[in-house]
Amino acid sequence: MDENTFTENFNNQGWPSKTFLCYMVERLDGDAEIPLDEYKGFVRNKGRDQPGEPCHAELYFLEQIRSWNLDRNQHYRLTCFISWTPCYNCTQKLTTFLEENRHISLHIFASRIYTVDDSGSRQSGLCALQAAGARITIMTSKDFERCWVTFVDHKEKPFQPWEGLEVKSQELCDELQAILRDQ
DNA sequence: ATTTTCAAT
Ligand SMILES: [Zn+2]
Repeated sequence: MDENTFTENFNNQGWPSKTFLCYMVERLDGDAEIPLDEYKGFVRNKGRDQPGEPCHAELYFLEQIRSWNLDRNQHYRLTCFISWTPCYNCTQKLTTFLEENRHISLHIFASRIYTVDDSGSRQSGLCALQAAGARITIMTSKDFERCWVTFVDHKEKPFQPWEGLEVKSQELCDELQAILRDQ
């Protein structure tokens, strides 16, 4: 991913009308975490401005995971950094996937909270996803840096936090905690 | 073009 794509989409004070999702996979073996770099990558949604049916980033992500056919006798952790939290429909798809694939754990780090769905269904969607075993958290400075280092063509430049990153992250974190605690 | 959330208006 190039530097501008990262900055435009992951800045937690922005309002981009598109979504990027970066993913990485580790195999868990006892206490060991073995990175599987061949499964590292990122996807973005297909918007209304592009030909064909629109499709959210999460659904492309699920398509990728399914194509890997990860060994059911092993245990894997999927980590993803996503610029907007999943909508209700996507949380349902992810929840079903986790229920059907107990050998896979999912940890979602989100830059911003997507609040287009009506609040009732959004809450139940994220809560159900959490209940299915997913960890859902708001990206902190450390998470933005990890995403930068792992996915951005940073040309050896260190991650530069933007003004207000921490404050915004804390606000969103409180908001997400309230959503996940409610039900 | 504006407002601004995987657009909608
Ligand atoms: Zn969605």
